[in-house]
Amino acid sequence: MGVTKTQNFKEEQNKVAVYARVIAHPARVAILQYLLKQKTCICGDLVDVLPLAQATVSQHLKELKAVGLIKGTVEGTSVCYCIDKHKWEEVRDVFFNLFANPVECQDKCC
Amino acid sequence: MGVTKTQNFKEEQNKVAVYARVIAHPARVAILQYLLKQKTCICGDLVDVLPLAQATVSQHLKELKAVGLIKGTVEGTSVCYCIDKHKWEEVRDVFFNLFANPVECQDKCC
DNA sequence: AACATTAATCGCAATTTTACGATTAAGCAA
DNA sequence: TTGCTTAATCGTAAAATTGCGATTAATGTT
Repeated sequence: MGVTKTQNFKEEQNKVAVYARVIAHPARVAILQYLLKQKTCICGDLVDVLPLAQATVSQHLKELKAVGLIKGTVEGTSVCYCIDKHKWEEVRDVFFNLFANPVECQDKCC
Repeated sequence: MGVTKTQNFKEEQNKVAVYARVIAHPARVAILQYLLKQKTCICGDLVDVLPLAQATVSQHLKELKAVGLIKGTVEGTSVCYCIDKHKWEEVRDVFFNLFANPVECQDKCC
């Protein structure tokens, strides 16, 4: 139990789920928004911005990295993070594609 | 812990997270896609379509209902589900708004 | 009333997620 | 080298999620 039966669903459904999952936490949304706001790379002042401990922030960054939404390059003692433009647009398109479907139910119950 | 520190984040960040969370499972994505595909209301044949037990499907439906993305009306012994058009568009807009941000990092590290 | 059908809920187990202190690793500075 | 700074990783605890069998509730059928 507690295991999502991934293999029983279509690849696209799993893709949506994986991408949704990674932004399904306010801290990760905050990280993405912060990186978007900064037009330039920022070098790890995320810990100061977020209301979380350093270890926790690092863990969230790891998840965003795992999906490929952000990348980090070592810059001296600190690490410079930024959004991967290509992946960002891919994730965007996956959501756009899902929500492109119009809701058209004509029954009396809706 | 295991507790998301919701109160420490901005309302919009939590909103994105909540909406993302509800579609962060392939079964719920499948449910939404199925309801979108059916132009009319369907009356609970979701259990036949999904590779999950009735109790599990019911639980996923409950979560989608809790967020307001779907509604169910009792129709005899079965229940007729459909997507809430208004909420669907609100959720869509929340994602559109997030991904409307362009990625513009000019640093050498990106 | 007795029975059948359908979906929600309960109770439980396994797994995953979130969070953080402590430690480690890597690079820079004196 | 020694010390400092920064970020990743480890270990652990608490909570949430996923899944399902069993039960319950509601409605329709005979």
